Amino acid sequence: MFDSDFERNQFALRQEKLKQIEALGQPAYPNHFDASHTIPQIWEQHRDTTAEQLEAEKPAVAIAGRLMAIRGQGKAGFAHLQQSGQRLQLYIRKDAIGDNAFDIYKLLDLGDHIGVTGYLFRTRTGELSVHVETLTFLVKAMLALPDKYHGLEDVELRYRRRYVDLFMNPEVREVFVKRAKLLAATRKFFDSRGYVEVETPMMQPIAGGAAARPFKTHHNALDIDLYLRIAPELYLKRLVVGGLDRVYEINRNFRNEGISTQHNPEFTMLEFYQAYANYHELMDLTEEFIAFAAQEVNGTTITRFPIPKGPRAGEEVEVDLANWRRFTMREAIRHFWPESLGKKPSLEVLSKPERLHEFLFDMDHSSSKIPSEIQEKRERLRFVATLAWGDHEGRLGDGSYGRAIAAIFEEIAEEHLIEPTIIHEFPLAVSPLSKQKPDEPDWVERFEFYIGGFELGNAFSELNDPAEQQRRFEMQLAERERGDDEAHQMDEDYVRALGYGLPPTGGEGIGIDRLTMILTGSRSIRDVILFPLLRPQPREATETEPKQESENE
RNA sequence: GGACGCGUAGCUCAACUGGCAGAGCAUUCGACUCUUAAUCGACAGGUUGUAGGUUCGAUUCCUACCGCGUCCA
Repeated sequence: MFDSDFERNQFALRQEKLKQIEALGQPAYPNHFDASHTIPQIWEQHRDTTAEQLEAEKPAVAIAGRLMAIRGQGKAGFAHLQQSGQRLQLYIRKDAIGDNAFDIYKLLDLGDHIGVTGYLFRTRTGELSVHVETLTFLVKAMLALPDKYHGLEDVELRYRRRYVDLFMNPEVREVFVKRAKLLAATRKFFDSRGYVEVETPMMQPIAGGAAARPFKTHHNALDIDLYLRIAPELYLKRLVVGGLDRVYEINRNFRNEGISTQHNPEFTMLEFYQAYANYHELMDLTEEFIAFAAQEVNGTTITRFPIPKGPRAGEEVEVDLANWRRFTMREAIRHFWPESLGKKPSLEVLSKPERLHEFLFDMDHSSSKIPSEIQEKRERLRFVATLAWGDHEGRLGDGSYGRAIAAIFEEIAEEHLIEPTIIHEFPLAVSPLSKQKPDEPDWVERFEFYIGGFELGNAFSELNDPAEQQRRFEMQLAERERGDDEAHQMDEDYVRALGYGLPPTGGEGIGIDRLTMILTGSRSIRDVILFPLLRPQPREATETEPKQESENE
């Protein structure tokens, strides 16, 4: 508990103060205070009430909160009481509250909770304040608050001790209030459209529905290994088979992968499925939902945020979440193809494996005078493409050039997708759960949407042909055999569910943390997660604990 | 996983080219009945992330490790 002897001594000192408070007739840990108002309510009602009005009415109030500032003045003093992130000034005079209460007042420390009664007035400087008449001690802060001016700035400490961060930094509180508003807005949006909110297993015998490594756990009574889910997808579609035509779930997914400003191992995902809808309808619904959410959370669809990654990382941008553009993946590659790379690939080139392969390896035959950074860019492009192709020699793989297309898209286009953008038509090879396009079987009815240069959502017309699903799972198993431990696992029961008939269905997942980042202007996903995953701090031995017995080797 | 950066008092930060580890806030004591980063006076608070190395001497230079951050994968 203690960081130092300093803190230990302070704790002891404050326990002594608690005893003195009890000696003065107030309990050290009371369990109740009758407040007439919250501090935000007082501000709401009296923000504009004049000093004269207050002087005439002397509105009686009883409020409680945490002491965030104390300014002594001898036999009087000012203090700021904070509740729900808002502060109200108290004016405490010995002649108004009496000797006993004033003695208690002098035993107060920053961070203590108190309740007061009194009446509202304005000070000479015009600040709305409570002229205190009674003072009730509520609880003592046994540890010192951070610097009252700078607050708690150390990023690591802010995450580890979020409870301190929350009361010291009002903007942090605001982020999480907005996050709650986003969740409420999401439920409002989907409930009003006839969706049923459901909860599906987070512990699953087969972690399916996404390409990711799962966390493993164990159930003792059943003696089986279970996985923390990487997506609710396959369960939600089982529900659509069961006749819940419109379902949504908001809950945590867990992916056993790296941590970054856009990734936390546990994150909150919204997934929704709508029977008899396809991905085109979901595109419209997505645009509507994001604009609605922004309006509910911020009162406007305009939002400002720092770009989380890419060459412009950190740059503050302003976008309108009601203003969308759409490209197919192939169009996006062409649209964002840098001039410096020379002639852009035609749609036909992007649609045929042999032509794409040819294109990539012919790129620099034109000139020997090409600047090195462009050569590098081309090399890089070839590298990501061939890597995806599964062949470093640059030979054509087994037809999964779709992976190469997806890699080229990420390399060329993703960083430009700052404005809200929908990218549709994905390669089959990277989409094992999506329905094929009727006219182009190598491509599927899928889209992702991007804001700020990173992906926020993923949607598709759901594959509902059980035989084809079986085949796709088998393809994934083959990938797994080749060493891709993120490839999807076979889920026989899911295939069986499809066997009973999944109606034509559109489904979508939206990253709630990432959307919160965009709506609150947060730079890191850790700023929108109350307790982001950090490595535990090593326990330091303290003299109060018995020393660990040395182990016998 | 890689590159770069950071780690000094409870909090926020200094410390020149390697030369006695400092300030503000908070704490403690004292003064003060309209202050607001209140003010004034006094006291106290440190294994400079950890372990090693170089050196007469290391917060400073080197190595490893730990933690965090940013970018990249």
